[in-house]
Amino acid sequence: MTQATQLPLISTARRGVVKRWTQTLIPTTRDAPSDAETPSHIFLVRAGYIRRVGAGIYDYLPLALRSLMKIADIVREEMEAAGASEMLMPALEPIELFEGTKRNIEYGDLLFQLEDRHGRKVALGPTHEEVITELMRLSVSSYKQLPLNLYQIQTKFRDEFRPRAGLLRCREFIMKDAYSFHTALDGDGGLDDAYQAMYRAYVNVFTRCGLRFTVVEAESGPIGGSASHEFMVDAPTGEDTILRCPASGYAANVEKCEIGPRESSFEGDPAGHLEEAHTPSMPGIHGVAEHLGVTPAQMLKTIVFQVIGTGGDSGSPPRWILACVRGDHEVNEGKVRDACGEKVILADEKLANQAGFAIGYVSPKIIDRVQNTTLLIDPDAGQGTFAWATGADKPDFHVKNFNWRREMGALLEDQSRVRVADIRNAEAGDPSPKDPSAKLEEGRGIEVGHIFKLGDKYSKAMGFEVMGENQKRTPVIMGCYGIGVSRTLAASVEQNHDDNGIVWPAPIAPYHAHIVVMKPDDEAQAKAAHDIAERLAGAGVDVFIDDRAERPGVKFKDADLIGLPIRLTVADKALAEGAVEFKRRTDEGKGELVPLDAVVERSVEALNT
RNA sequence: CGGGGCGUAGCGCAGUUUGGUUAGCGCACUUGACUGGGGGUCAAGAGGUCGCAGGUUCGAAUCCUGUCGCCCCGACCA
Repeated sequence: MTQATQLPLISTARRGVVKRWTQTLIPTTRDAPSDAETPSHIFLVRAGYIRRVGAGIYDYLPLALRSLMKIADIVREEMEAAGASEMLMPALEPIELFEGTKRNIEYGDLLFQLEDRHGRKVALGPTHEEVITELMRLSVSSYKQLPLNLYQIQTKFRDEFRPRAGLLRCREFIMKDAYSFHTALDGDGGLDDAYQAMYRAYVNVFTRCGLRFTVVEAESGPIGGSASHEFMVDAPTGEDTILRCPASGYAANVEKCEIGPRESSFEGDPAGHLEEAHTPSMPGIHGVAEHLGVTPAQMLKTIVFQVIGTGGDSGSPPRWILACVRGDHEVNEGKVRDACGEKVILADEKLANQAGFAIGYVSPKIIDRVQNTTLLIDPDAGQGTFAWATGADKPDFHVKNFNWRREMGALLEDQSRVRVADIRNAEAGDPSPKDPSAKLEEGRGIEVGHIFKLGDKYSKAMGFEVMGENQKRTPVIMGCYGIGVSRTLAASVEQNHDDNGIVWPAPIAPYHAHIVVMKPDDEAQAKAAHDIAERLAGAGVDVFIDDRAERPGVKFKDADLIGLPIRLTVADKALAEGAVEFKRRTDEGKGELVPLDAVVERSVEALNT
């Protein structure tokens, strides 16, 4: 991991702004709306940053916009420093563009679609691979014009099934998306260069935002492509599970995380006779385990997958992949796919039943009876000394004392039909793939950035080639890089808050200093507040003055809620001593008295540490 | 898409089961007085087509039908 660019957290070269509460709209509330559950949702609404307009649709009020702008500015600086150029594409995209790459189908209902007055179908852009590839195809024709990296910061639309958690998952959100174009994977100007540059830029962005984050290896998802990393803001309320190796620094998304070497042997004496047990209407592991008096970890769970493109209308007979894991583990579809080298989907229950699988009651043994079936066994399930409970391959029955060697015999040696492979989700305590002596640790995160190597998926689908040095047309290789700007705002709150409200990292706080004027009508106090504000602004500090005629308690509560890094209280007693109260948002109590002429220095110092 | 739930003042809610005066409470809002360092006190006010449309009834927030919107859990998900 590279170091962030060494910049002060705030620039002393620029003049800060001064804003008064009475000049702007900050509707703070005592109660959060009843649907708000996560801290960022509750506090952003209560502190007057956002208001809900519809499901997954929000107003960004003045405070929120200032933070968004600060995040966007940091993103811009790092993108430009990494050699990317900003542009802006339309939010409306003709549906034909998506049809060309079949992404209207891949995205499905996630794609916002509408029809114009002429009956033409249009989509509200969820990303812009198609638009930019089309632009590039029409305007770039030589390898000499590459590499290029173009980005935009723009509102995106996704018709989420279930928008939730305020800004964390909404249907309209602000995103930075960048696309790079190359004629080679590696070497000078190759995709790898740009990918590394983006990786570094992203590390810089989130470091400069003042966030604690983890970079994880990730599945590339429906957007396609090969390598991919996710940037996760560490927060216990995050939706994503990530695993870390404390020894090597390796980290990965749960979908992707490999598991270190594990011992597996089918040899071992049976513990008893294979015993059938009646387990009516109990396809689930937990119910069965309870009924049989065993724990899920003592059971074998066998999931039936079908190889895509076999069976059904394809003309060829269906081929099946069985994935056998310990009952308390979760099968990982991506790993199953990699282990068998075929694209698979969870088998259709009806078809699988017809083929002879008693879905819900399947045992590994069934491969002897159903044609075209391959069995993948996770090492933790492939233990011969263990008396397993598993399905009986007929509805409503399970068996106890399943012994691999006794039940399966020589079948286990048939490499074409049985294989041991890592096919389950990693979890805390599993051996690290990078250092088998270390155990993986689990954490939660919020995905705020994602970089992909797209390869030629879009350029190929859309016929984007350029003339190469060798006088031949060569396909263009692409990368794509996203940052959820509005989500970063929410993730920051998710990570940085206490019981009283938001605790902004200085670089993305809407303002740096919050001046509470105890009696705004008092001339001396008003003047002192104004003077301090002007001097702070001169030093590059963004200042917010609470000049409302409110009671002190209300003002302090609101200040905590809004969460600016520094609070300066202008009141009679301190002022009589030529001082104001200085308090960091993270400090307890009233704060310390700081002489008026030392306030600027003290504030700048606090903001930069 | 499966399961559960909610639409009553800006926000949070009661009232709906068992139809019956003028639809109520807290916060917020307005005015005045007091108060003045962690969401004050008192007084007086303003604010509602009870989501929408139909129906039943002498009478509907309440019952019926339809419809729209929203939320939670799950599934799904750059």
